[in-house]
Amino acid sequence: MLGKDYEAQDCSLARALGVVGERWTLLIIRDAFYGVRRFNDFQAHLDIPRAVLSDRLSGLVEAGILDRRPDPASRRTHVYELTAAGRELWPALYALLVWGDRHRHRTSRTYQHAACGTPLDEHGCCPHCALTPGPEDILTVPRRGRGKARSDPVAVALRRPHRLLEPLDV
Amino acid sequence: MLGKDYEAQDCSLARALGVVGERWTLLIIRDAFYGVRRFNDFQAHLDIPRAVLSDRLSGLVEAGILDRRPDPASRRTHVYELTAAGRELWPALYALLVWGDRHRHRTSRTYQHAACGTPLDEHGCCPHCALTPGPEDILTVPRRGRGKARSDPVAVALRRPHRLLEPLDV
DNA sequence: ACGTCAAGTCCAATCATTGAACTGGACGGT
DNA sequence: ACCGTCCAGTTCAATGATTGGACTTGACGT
Repeated sequence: MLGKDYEAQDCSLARALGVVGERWTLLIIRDAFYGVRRFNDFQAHLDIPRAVLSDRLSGLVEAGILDRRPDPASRRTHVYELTAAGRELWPALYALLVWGDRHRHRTSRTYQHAACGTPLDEHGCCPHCALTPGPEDILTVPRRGRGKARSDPVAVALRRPHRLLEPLDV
Repeated sequence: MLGKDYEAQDCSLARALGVVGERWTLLIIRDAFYGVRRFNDFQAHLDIPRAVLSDRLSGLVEAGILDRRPDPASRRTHVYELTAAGRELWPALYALLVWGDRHRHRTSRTYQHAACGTPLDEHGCCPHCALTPGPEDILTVPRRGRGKARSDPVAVALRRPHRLLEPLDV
């Protein structure tokens, strides 16, 4: 995806960025963790040109990070879902998110251990249970108060607490 | 750095990527952790066009991730060094590196707790001492064996074990 | 005064991204 | 069977970013 310069390096960071380091890609993956699964939902939530979204999604499928299948519920839609390899990107995503939260812009949502409701610490660890839940055990809940409110269906669905990886109903 | 689309979002991940998500940027930061400090050393190690490197370095300085000062040792060079905010990117970098190592390409180097020499686990934690060392306490050591050997001075200096953040002598 | 070196800048060619309009298959209603 | 709609793209011209190479500027060192 990112050309030879990245792939040529004998460095696993460069290789990771070769797949995940293009513009938009990590935001698409974030949305996939939020439970977004359809082309039009990614498009509306990210405000990304359709051509780029199409390109990125097929790149991610080819890289084994997303899986594309026909939607069992309707034969005219497809769903994109994180593969096991994709789900293992959670720690990297969370670490960037924590950094952004501290150094750029306080997020409007928290991430809590679904089992006990305790907010995760900066390592993604639940201080109450002393374990590091995987994304499937994390609940993301919007902070109440000042939200400059996007109005696309995904943003609306995310106004209530939501367990990561669980399909959003939009 | 990455335009309005990223900055506009009320999401700390998007904001982080706004600063750190451009092409080359995370590799520059990786090199800064390795102890690279001079323009020409970044350039030679990354094979990046000088114009782009110049652009990225000033962006990172402006974003408060790198600090640019005259080299105390010579009045014709400058050094770029990670600020405290920059050093806090280590967990995110390490998480991506671990993912790349597992899913893309086994790295040619390990990361060990400098105090005891134990390789860090996937969370960046030292299993022997049961703590998570900061980058200043991490030793990176090249795996021996098949290395397709770059020959620039930085790559050569990194052929021996090196403590992160410590200036490389190139 | 001369050549060298570090750290850039400048430029034309190439490549990627954008936004808007278009396509084509699948429904759903009548 | 026909019509309008919706999803998931593709196509295209305009704009913006990246590239590699040549050029510039300000210190040195001799």
